[in-house]
Amino acid sequence: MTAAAALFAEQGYRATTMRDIARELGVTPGAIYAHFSSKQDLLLAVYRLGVTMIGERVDMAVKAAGTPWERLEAAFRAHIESLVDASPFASVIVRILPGDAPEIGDRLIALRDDYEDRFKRLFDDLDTQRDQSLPRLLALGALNWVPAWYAPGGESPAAIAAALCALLRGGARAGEPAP
Amino acid sequence: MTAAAALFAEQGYRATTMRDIARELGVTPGAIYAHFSSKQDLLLAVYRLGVTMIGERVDMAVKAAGTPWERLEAAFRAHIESLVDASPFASVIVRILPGDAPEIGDRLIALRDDYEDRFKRLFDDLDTQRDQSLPRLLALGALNWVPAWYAPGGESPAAIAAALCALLRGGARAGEPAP
DNA sequence: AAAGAAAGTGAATGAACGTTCATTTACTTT
DNA sequence: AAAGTAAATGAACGTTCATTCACTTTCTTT
Repeated sequence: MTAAAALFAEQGYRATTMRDIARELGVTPGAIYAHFSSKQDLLLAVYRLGVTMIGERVDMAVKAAGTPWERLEAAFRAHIESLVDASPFASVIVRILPGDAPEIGDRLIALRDDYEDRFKRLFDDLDTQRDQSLPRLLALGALNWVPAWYAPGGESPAAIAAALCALLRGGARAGEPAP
Repeated sequence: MTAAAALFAEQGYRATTMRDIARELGVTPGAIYAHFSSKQDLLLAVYRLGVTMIGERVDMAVKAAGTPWERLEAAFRAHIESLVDASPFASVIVRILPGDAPEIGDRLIALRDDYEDRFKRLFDDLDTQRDQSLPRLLALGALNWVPAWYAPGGESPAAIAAALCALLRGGARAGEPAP
């Protein structure tokens, strides 16, 4: 599953062949079918594990943080770290679109919705009167696009999370003393 | 090219076959090769046209706007509209990743960089001292992720652009009178 | 009307795809 | 040691893929 996750995340679902995965493992393609009934089944298992892993990592980070804004920033940081660190499972969630495997698309959507519900709650806990669904969707988009430009030498996940949180709190004037 | 753009945007590059495109046009697959030397060549042409179209649309919107912040918001709105309206060319830019067609990946990256340079300039024109590269990357990510959750009945492109611009200007307190 | 170019056909190509299966290997349990 | 189970093999399957090509149709130019 690790090999499959890495290839799915790197090349996409359609571009990754069962032979690719088998070669990475040093086995024959047929061997995979002793563990997964189909390529879609393998993707579903990888996707499910990815959602579980990033979910637990975010939950743990949130639990360790104090105020609602700190909790949100911790969630951002954990989300980004999950996407850019060595473990490829979380990346699959962002890289594979439900339409890539139409027959299990509904289940992929449900899994991702389960994960993203966390952020709905985190935004609701902020003490702003305004409806937060648009900021939440924009923030999640900004987060999920990070792998497209992230470079190990550049801004750290913590710095990116802080910057996004600052935007939500105070816009371009972030860093100045809060009122 | 329109048929190819629609299918590339909807299903992705790998999942779209030359037969799909030919069927959509009511011709035989071989007929396409009278106009494009390969599938990659077709993608490149579609991508290039997509960049041109969204670029012109953004340029036009920017030109019609006044202050730097209004120009940025106009660019956001034009970008979103290009991604969600009926024309499928712009969507290709967001949907197809350079890794989908490795042999022309470099050229795809170059084309997208050319387009995104506009936003670099728009951010530079804002009268903030702070470095705007992180906000710019986050904002572009938020924009490019819009097609993942946009629904025709919901928030309009203009509303989404305004919300994102408000975040950059004033965070969660957006809508209150500016200082 | 003739000539030439452009566009499209229909059939074929080799390669690569997901998947299957009888058989063998390696390991665990008795 | 015997029996049973899980994992892996190696070869094949039917299908689909991008691409090619000799040939015909359609259009444009003279």
